[in-house]
Amino acid sequence: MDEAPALTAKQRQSRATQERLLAAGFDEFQGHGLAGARVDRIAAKAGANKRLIYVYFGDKERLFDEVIVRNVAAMLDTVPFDADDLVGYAERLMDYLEDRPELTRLFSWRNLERTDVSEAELVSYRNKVTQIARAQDGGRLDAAMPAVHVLAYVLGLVGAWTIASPALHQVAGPDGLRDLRRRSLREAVRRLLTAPPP
Amino acid sequence: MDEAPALTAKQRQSRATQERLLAAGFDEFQGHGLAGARVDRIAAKAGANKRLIYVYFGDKERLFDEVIVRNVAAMLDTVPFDADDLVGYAERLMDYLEDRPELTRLFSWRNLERTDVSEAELVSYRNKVTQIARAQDGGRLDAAMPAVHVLAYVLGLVGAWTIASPALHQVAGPDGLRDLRRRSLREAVRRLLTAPPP
DNA sequence: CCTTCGTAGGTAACTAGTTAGATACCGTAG
DNA sequence: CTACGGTATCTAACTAGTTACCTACGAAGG
Repeated sequence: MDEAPALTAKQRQSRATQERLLAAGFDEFQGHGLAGARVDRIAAKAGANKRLIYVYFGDKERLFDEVIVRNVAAMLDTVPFDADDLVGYAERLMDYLEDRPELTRLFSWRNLERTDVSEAELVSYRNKVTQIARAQDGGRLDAAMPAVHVLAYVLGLVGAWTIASPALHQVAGPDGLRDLRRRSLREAVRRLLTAPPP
Repeated sequence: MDEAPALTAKQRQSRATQERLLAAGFDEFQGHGLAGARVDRIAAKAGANKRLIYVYFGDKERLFDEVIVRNVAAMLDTVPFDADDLVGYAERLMDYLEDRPELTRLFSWRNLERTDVSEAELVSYRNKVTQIARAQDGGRLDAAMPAVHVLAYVLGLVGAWTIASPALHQVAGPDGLRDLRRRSLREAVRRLLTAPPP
């Protein structure tokens, strides 16, 4: 997997600086978005010179894109999709996102500020839909609605709390505790996928 | 209902200017958010002088807040909540939001850029939760999960498509057509509220 | 009536402070 | 001794908010 890592000390330092810039960029972008982010703050947080952002990434926008790509990839790697266990998938995804509230913020900014769609993301969604459709065809999954809809609504349920207005969280109070939310999410997804009695 | 409308020509003109600024603000804010919005653009779109934003609203931020308040109020007025017909409520809300895609964008920006919670919004949510709890107590609504969760997940299903990544919409293709989505949403909410067979 | 004049509504131009990105230069590993 | 990684500093373009000024509506006195 790893390439021959014949790195000089200088190269290693350079990579480390890039990583610090990416981490600082994540921090800044999740907090302020692309338009609100300040290049100087990113450099300061990274303990690096502003100039290096332009050397390594081109400009602010491309740094943003790189931050997104990395975080999407990490999420896809860590939370495996399983059309035959959508309840479990939903639960794992919820846990992943709730452990990283800043990640949801970052993705929200991206949806608002960068409209273009990456090929990788398209492929990822298409795969999921195909797997769901296959499970439906095989009779292992309820087929009351198109596969894309199943995916959309499962993701809608997962995101329900993270996109909910802060006001709703405040109203939820102790009912908003994580394991209670997780139980309800499991039940909600289960119901979504089960034909109720007529 | 209407106050004595003894308005001079000047006053009427002033009101009209304020309305134009609010409309232009909506347009600018839904597109660029608070940080990305440009006061000069808002004034230009409104065909008004920049100065008037400061005269009438104080500053950019307070204009933003005013735009939010108005649009939240309009939505709450137009889409009545009914704990005994959550399927219908979900459908009406989805239609309202899908007729106004910019509105969802505006609300997303607000959730990201303005963390404070208005009292009016809290009251609105509390009322809804109370109504749901009452329907549960009266046996008219499934009580498998706390009332707040019911509300959160219904709203999650409604928002599923509007918050979905553009990539998912692209994958959906013709399956993403409105009336098909509406049918699926009705079914999804119905299932959420119906205990499935064991 | 009609003329005066205060003032609400509006405008143009400016300012102080940021901001993304560029230039020119330095130090040290290799 | 040179090229790569890094730094300090500059700058041109913007941007939110201000200052100073204008215009004409409409009320009030004659």
